[in-house]
Amino acid sequence: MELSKNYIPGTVEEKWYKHWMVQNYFKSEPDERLPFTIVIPPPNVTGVLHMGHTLNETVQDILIRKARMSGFNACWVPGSDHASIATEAKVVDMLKREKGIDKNDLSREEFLKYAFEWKEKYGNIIYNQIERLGCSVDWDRVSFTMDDHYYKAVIKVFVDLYKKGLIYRGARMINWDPAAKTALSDEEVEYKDVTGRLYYVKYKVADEGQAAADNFIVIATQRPETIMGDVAVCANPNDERYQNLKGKNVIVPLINKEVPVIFDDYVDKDFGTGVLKITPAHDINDFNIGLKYNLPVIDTLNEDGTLSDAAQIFIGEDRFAARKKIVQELREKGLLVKEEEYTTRLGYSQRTNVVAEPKISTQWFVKMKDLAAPALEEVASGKIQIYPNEKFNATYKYWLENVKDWCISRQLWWGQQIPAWYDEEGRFVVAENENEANEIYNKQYSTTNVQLKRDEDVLDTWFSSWLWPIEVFRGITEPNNKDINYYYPTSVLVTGQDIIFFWVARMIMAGMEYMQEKPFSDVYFTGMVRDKMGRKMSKSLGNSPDLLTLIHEYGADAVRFGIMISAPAGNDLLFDESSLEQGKFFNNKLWNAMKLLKMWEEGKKPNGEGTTDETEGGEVFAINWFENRLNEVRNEVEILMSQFRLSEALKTIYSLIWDDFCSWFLEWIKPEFGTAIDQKVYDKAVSFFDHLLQMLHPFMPFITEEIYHLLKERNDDLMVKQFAPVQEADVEILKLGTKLKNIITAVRDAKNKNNVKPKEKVSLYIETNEVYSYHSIKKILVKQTNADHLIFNETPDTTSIMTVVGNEKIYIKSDAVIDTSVQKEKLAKDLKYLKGFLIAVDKKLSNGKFVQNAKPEVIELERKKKQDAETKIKVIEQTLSAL
RNA sequence: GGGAGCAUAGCUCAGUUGGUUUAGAGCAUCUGCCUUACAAGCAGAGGGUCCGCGGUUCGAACCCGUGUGCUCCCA
Repeated sequence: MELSKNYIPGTVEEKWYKHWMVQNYFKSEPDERLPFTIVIPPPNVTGVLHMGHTLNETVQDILIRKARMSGFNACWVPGSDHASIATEAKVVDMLKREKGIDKNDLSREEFLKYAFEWKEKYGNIIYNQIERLGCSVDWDRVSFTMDDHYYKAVIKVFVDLYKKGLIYRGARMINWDPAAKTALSDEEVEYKDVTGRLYYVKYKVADEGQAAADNFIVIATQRPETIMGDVAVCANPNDERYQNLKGKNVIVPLINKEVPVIFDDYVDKDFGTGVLKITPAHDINDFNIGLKYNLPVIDTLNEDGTLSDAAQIFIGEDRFAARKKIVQELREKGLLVKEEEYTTRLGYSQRTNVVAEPKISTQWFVKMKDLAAPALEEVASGKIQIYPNEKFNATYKYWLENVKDWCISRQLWWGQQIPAWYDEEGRFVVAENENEANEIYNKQYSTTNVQLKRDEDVLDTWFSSWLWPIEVFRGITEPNNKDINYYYPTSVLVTGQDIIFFWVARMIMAGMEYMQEKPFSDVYFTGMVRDKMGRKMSKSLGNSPDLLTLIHEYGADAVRFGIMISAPAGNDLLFDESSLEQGKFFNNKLWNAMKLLKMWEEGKKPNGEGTTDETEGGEVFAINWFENRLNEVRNEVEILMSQFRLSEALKTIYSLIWDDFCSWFLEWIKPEFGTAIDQKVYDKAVSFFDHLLQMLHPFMPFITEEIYHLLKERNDDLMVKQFAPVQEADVEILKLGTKLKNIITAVRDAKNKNNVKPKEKVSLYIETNEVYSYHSIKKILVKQTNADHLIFNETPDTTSIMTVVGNEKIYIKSDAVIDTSVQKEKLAKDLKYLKGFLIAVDKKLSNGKFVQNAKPEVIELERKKKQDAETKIKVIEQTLSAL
């Protein structure tokens, strides 16, 4: 077969993904093996996968493939999230832009039809991306948070929590999104520092007896447009300046309403003028003070953020437009004392990015305290391990200990409709369906034939996704079924740290409440993907590349390599396409190593004719060395992967393949030009390559499978080839290998520095006490340094290049003219280093306290260091004087 | 305002209960090579005040204190 010069990923990737699918390798059914389960964090059906998803999915695929090859029954459940508010906003926008349809002109059913069409389209785009990336998900288990059974599960859980008293309905101060016109949870509000203005406004004191004109107080406010909702002004009880106002009223400007002056410790004397206006409808602190002093609530805003009838003035104007007009009017009437710049934090809706409005509203809430306790315990006790641990344990604990009730109702259509039914008087019942609701209602209120109306609102999207690890196995709707009993709890959750509260903590709560068991054993947080300048990837910056474009350009394996090699565990990742290029080069390296072996295969010698005798060829040592090196690295990689240090594991494998296998091993066994390779040596090389491909497979599945099959005829596939147990490595052989490499490098360096061409033949004279140790490696040494003679413990008769490796002196005799100054320079440098080193060691050893206190093995080590250094210094000094 | 994390080569990061050398890797840089798998390559090399200061210890990149800078979370 004709092999291309370089690796071409496109067709190879498609071919193998199809093959794996046909073979049903991704499919998982409960059996006698141990399960290894991952549920995908379901991407929102709002758009396409970005680089953050790519990192997450790659990590999960690496873990799942590794488990599958290690004897586990690996199951990775794919799916997507309906993402209530985010998707509804997109659909509304799309309808307006593309079809000229206003949501208000549609019925609920009509709108949902469009929304499902949207979900179908974007869901499929996402699934296609997951496939192209090579993810080995079980496609028979695709789940969506609005699937019929899933919908039922959410309703069932709502009803159950309501019956347990953990869900209630009530009027509370919530965060309101005036653009989406819905309530939000506290977590859906993001705070940003902004520069605002502080307005100092005169409030006249209502004092009938005096000449009122000069008698006023000044109040500083950021939100003059809410003054119409003022119900009091408040000062600190210890503030001398305002003692005379006790029991008096002031007049709210523009609407001339009298409100009382009250006193409370809450007010900071030093902020602004020391007096606050109290506007309970539009500020949580004011609301609490209002409750304390039994003040009325006047909501001066409509749902869309315009001024309401209650405002009396500027009715129907947007809140920010009204602010400008009110400021203007205050100024004209001389009621504005001054304005100043002021830095404050404002809450923005996570989805629509408009300023969230604190609002008193009747909504549904989940009581969190009781649910939080067991979820806290699971992590605190270590039953759930979070990686990286030190960063997130504290955050998790703090949130759960201070958790507030969760507002779960949303004034939207896209989502699970709240299963509550109301009569005309506002009395309601909660039930799984309308029939049940009627029954309960009739029983509760002893009536019949009352027309009940279902709550129009839907549930927060996280109220469905917190059931994800349970309901993808139908654990809510069909408790104790075969799947949930086998796959739950799942093994590891891989997700972004930004949703630790939204999702991770709540999944643990739901797991403890409905399964009495944690939903996963490990949580692995990936960092955020940023561009190489450290900026977040975002649409507006245009710095987020398209996944399919990248796969097209570099191949899926290279994309996976590139993103993993630069993803240190738990840290943010600076995405740079050059790392994908590195991945592409790595593909090519693998490809060419394979080509080299195929070349040898054609001309190889039949078994027995070769020079595998230890005294003759270096092949025996090469094989022995690489076998042990392989074992050493396999052990390292096992440890790294169990600690989720995937980036380091990949680096380790990369270096084993590129440096140890390609640069050293293959060169050591490479037959002389025109000669054939021995069959046994060839077979060993192929077998090593198999192991390397297997180790690399979870990271780069396509090219490894392809090369595995090109190397020789197979009856199996690499994807499901099981790892053999790891063997211990022989340290002595590894040491000898290192020595060999050091000598080769030193000789090459010496030749390079003395302008001796690499190809030029030389004679090597080695001064050593350990001639025997060269027995197995001398053939390789000669070949790799282009030497034609190797002589021990003799001095060459002519001027030679000299170099020192360890405590062995090496003369390199060549025909080239030798400039000794270069060698002298290098040797002098080495000598300086060693002498400095020796001083440091001597200092330690001559320190009585060190000898007294340090562990014996440490002292022994220092003595050995001293001895080694002294020997080396002696050799270098001799060499220098000979020059 | 409260809390957490980080600071090591030009860049991105390792450095595993303080002692395997006077700190390692990849990328980038420099030098020499179109050598019969691979120039998307090969062979080499250079590059560090381990953020500053103080302390503990026989011994500190590592532990403690403090300052500075950056990032994130919460109010």
